[in-house]
Amino acid sequence: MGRHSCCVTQKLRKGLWSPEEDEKLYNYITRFGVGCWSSVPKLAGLQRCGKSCRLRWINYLRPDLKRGMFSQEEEDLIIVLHEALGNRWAQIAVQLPGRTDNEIKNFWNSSLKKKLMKQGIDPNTHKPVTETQVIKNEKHCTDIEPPNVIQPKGLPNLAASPQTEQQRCRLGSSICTDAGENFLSKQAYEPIEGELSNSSNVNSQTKNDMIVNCGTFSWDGENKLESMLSFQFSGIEAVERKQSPWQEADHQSSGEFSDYQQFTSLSQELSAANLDAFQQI
DNA sequence: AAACGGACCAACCGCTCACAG
DNA sequence: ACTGTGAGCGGTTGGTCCGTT
Repeated sequence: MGRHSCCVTQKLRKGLWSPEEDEKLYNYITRFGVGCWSSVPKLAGLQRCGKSCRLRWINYLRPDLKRGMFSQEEEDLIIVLHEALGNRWAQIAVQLPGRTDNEIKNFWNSSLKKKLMKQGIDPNTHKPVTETQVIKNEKHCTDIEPPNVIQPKGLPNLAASPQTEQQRCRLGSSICTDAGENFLSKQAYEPIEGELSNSSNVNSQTKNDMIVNCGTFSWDGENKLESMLSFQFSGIEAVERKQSPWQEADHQSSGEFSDYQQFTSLSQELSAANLDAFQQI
């Protein structure tokens, strides 16, 4: 399918989101929920395609996002999960509350990958580079070797699963094994009444909860950015990232801001829960 | 101070899957 | 069974920032 039909038929804005657009989208979703993404831009008064709105919400506006640098624990967890799951960023993100697949993917490509290579570890196989080369050569000879799935300690053996690759991929957080390991079956993350990504099915109660929890979007208020951006991961203070240019400039814009702190604390709780999973490894 | 290059990140593109009709 | 549409995902790109020369 590729490009959404809505993107073809209408003249829609592309590129970076303005504070006004963010505000519109945020206010709309916190008030009414998502429902159907394709109808969101129209109802929210945006000149964007639904896909773009969805992405903006998931990657940036969602109130339960953690933001800030990745902690050492998160970094380790990503490495372990990548070893087990490969480039299934969405699956990895499920295990890291408050982090988006895009964020993790970027972090992996820009930082972790290089870090591993520096340590002489092949980021694709998670094996020492020399060993990887040997395996590659062997593979080249036989060509019937099963996929090189590394089994991390404490994780279910995905390779041994009778499911197809696709099924495993799709199952994601529901993966279970006979061993009873619940690492991957653990739903570590349920932001705002059962995850807003499912909010196409958001019922009225959920919507009400969202309204109550989220309040009204606004870029005003002295502490808004601190509230939004500050977070802790298991007691470790994270150093804050830089703000977007418009975020910095937007301290003066109007509106109300409230309740981001609630989401921050929610993320913290979820982070703690998720750390249990990490400790099992 | 200007130019350059690498790093980072937000957003887009194109694909697959699920599901309704 | 087939088709159209929407959602979700991973790969890629382009813009911006920042350090170095």
